[in-house]
Amino acid sequence: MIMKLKIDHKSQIPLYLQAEELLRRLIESPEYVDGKLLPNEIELSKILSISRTTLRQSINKLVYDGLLTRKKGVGTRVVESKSLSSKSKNWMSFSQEMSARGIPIKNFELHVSWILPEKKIASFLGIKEDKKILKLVRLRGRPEGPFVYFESYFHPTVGLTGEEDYKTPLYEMLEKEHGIIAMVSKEEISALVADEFIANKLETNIGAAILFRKRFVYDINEKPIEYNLGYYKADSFVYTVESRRE
Amino acid sequence: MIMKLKIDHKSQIPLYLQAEELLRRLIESPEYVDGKLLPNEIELSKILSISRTTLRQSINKLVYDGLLTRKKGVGTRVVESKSLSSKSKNWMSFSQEMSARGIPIKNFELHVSWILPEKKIASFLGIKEDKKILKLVRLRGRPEGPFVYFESYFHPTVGLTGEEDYKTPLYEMLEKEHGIIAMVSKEEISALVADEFIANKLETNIGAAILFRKRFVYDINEKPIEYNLGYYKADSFVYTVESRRE
DNA sequence: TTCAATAGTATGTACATACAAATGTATTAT
DNA sequence: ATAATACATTTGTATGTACATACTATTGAA
Repeated sequence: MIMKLKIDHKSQIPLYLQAEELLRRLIESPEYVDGKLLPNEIELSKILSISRTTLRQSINKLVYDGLLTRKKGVGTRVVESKSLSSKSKNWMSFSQEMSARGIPIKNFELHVSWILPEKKIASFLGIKEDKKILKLVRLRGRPEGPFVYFESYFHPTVGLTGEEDYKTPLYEMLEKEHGIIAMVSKEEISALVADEFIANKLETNIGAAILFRKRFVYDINEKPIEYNLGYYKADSFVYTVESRRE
Repeated sequence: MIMKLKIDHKSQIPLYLQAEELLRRLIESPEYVDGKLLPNEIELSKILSISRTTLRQSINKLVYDGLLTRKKGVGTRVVESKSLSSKSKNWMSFSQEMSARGIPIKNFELHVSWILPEKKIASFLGIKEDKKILKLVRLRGRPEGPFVYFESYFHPTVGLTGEEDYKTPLYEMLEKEHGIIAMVSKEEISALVADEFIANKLETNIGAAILFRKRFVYDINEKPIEYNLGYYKADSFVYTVESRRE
């Protein structure tokens, strides 16, 4: 319920951030799924007990993130989108991407192993093929079912033991626990059809459309640290890119 | 040359957008490549003859786009190592993309028609559904066979007659012939499997993996000018993205 | 010399206000 | 009935102001 939205003016957290969080939660709630109009800005600012200017700061962010659209003379409405999407700018880890959208993530599978790398992977990481590396497999998605299958391969210098907590955002953990700062991400996006293995993992049928993403991650010194493969159910995920001409 | 930065207070274009464009150009100039500090906001607002609040609107966007970083008590600086790949590099027409890869292009089909837009398209272009618009269909690829099928829908204000030469690079033609400057491109990339129609066009089999790209193109005033659908044979095309943190 | 307090500088947050522009609706005139 | 007009609503743009907070540089005392 809207009326319950409360902002703590004494909190250390800026009002516009509190408002942003509240709005994120609000538009996730069942009453706002169908592109419904929000209360107008003046009313909403009264409800939240903040100024319209401050409220607009919050809304701007949500518009930029693609959750809301505004129309002059009409109002602000929730974007009707069944699919998730990923912004190319300011890249984030998967869980950060999702939590930025207020989507709860469930891990269906999560296990690590030490393996001998394929030639391709060894080549990218710049190591020998007889050097064992850590492989991380994750099957993740929404509560109602998985929609992405990840395979990650890490460079030995990252220093992973396999004992880390892989439920936390990966790149945050790498930074905190191992001082590794993931800086550059190069991605190749393609399409393929699900084979038996992938169809089984993603709980879909063989021949279903899969958005396939290879991701090459480098640290602050442009040294390779991770080789990542992502198989996304195409009906649950859209990759978005925004660019402008010089 | 900061001092030359001039904003037209009588222009139709909002001050904050003018300022954003000026700053974009400014930070591209040689003097700002190395992470140099901009003038502080109060000075800069005086130079540009706009309020600090308005200036901050422009800077916010540039920060969000990853071109600038701000630090409390220090200042605003240009992001070092202008790696910002998606900013200026990513924006190309299909033929430019291909010629950059050294691939010769053949047009297998190319025809225009005037049609009533679907709801979705009319909504994006901001026109009524009973207004006829120009639809451009192109089937293109390598000499040995097509690998992409395009459908483009143009806003009436673009002024296309259907008599133009669509063999030349599209956005060049729009600029030269109609003074339309395509500025921003938002893309959604997904995967699907070929149905009979697409399989037939692309000379592949039903059920083949297709990389599907929706492209929304806007002019310099953020007005929509084109809605574009691209179906790529997945084994012939990979979409690459490069991004870096902060 | 060293360290802590202080002043200065620049961005961050927040509010009140005013008018412009787009949209939708109700009213009026033909 | 239909078209033109006026009006209300809502977001968009823009300014001025005030104080908070993070960082830097300087000053001064131990």
